[in-house]
Amino acid sequence: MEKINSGPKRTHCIDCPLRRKSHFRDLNEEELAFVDGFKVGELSADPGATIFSQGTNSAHIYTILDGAAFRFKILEDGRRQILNYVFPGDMVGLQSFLMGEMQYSVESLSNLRLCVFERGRMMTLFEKHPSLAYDVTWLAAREERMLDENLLSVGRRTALERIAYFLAFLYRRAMAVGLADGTRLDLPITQRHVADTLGLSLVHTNKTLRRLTDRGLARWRDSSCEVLDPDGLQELAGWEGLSDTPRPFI
Amino acid sequence: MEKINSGPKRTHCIDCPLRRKSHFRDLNEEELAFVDGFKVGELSADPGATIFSQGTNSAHIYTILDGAAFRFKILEDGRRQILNYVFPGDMVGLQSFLMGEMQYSVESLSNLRLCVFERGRMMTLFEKHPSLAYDVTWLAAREERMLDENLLSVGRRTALERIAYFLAFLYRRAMAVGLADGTRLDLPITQRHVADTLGLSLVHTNKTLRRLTDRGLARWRDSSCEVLDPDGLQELAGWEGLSDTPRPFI
DNA sequence: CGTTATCTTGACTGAAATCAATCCCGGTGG
DNA sequence: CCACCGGGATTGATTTCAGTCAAGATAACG
Repeated sequence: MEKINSGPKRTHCIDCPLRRKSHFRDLNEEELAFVDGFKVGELSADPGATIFSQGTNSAHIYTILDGAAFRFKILEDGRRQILNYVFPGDMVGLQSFLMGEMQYSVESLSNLRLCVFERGRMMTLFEKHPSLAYDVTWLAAREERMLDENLLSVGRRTALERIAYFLAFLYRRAMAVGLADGTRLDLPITQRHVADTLGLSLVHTNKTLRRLTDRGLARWRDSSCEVLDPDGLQELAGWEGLSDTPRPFI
Repeated sequence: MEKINSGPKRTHCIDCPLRRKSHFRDLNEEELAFVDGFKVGELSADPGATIFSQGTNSAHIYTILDGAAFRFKILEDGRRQILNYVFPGDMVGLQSFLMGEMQYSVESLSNLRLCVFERGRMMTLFEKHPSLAYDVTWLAAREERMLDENLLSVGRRTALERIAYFLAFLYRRAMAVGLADGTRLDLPITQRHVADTLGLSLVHTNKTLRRLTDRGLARWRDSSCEVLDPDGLQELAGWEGLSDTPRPFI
């Protein structure tokens, strides 16, 4: 079922499809050349594959090229908390470079393609390319910002507000990287994922989702969801939305 | 009541009291000289003072020299979620440097002394001192790691486990920087803070705390708390604890 | 076709929220 | 000196939101 294929480097950074999206801030030629050398390969994974495992030490850092995945932690008895989602242009595994052991796991949601970087060469990036080091830090700060908002939701929003926030959040992020067209999220996400992201039970998630459907804000269709009124959802959740200034990626 | 005093630079980095603590990884002379020039002053604040305010743009970045504070977000109707605590050696405000507007607030818990850095000069740090840039990123990754664990607590642990986790967490951090002696936390923390950190109501926090007291794990005394059995609390929460390798600070 | 995963609903239970008093203690000012 | 006040901690009674249990419905799949 799960399958991970490590292949040779297929795409050169010059031809990186992400460069063409207006959502991203492009690199200059010199940076591009460095990153291209920094990249040691590509990895592709089927849905449900484990990319990183809590408690292990990885020699690699990844950037998502295509598809989506999620970061999560589990307690001994199996309770799972999804921490955040990773989309094209996002980096995962920085923690293992900086602090050794991973304290979370990553699993692919859809078919995934990743750029592979060697963690041992990361230090060179800091030494030779301050602008890229800055970008890495920027990405870390962005992750922190998303986690802050998530924590606010799980800690202080009601079930209805939480789901409203989360669907709007996913929709905005997916839109930005082309993983949603129109109202439909192009991700095989289940209600189990929603529940585990928001600290709710599956049943209660389902019932609360129905209330959103009744209000015409969102709808569930074959293992994916349709976000009919993102503004309405944000309003309901009291969420400001994401900044839409172009962001860096490596 | 609240008071913030901006004073001249008092302590030179050479004499920084944090350098002497084994918890921290010290800087070399060259780095020290740079940071000393980077520091533009010191700030002291009474308990309850607002250091940063959600929605504003700050020209400064701070490192805690002494005392403790906390980061939080509030919803329009006043619901508050405490995101994390900041202790000596921790940096706050990096987000404003990297991404503009602050999306959280910071309030002092005890008497606070902060080193003030100018955000405009941060870029120079990345350009001239890769090792310090690395440290900044390291601190960001550490914050992310703490937020991950917090999110797991709030989302998936029971009230009893949450409080056990949180008291052990605070105790370990306070111990590492000398803000706890023996069992007693040297911070004026209230049960309101605990409740707002863990997404619980004040009343339920109080009742759950009683259960911990009955088990002899912790105890509340005049606006502060005593952590009698940190290992027992960690065990109860199913928490691994914090890494105790020396950490950088700036 | 069974089989398995996901979604859906209803009935019941339970953990945590809310409401409402008290209590305690350290100011503060008459 | 002592009454008054306010912030925090406590406790009991009640309510409610969300969890658990249970049973189907639906649909993709080998």
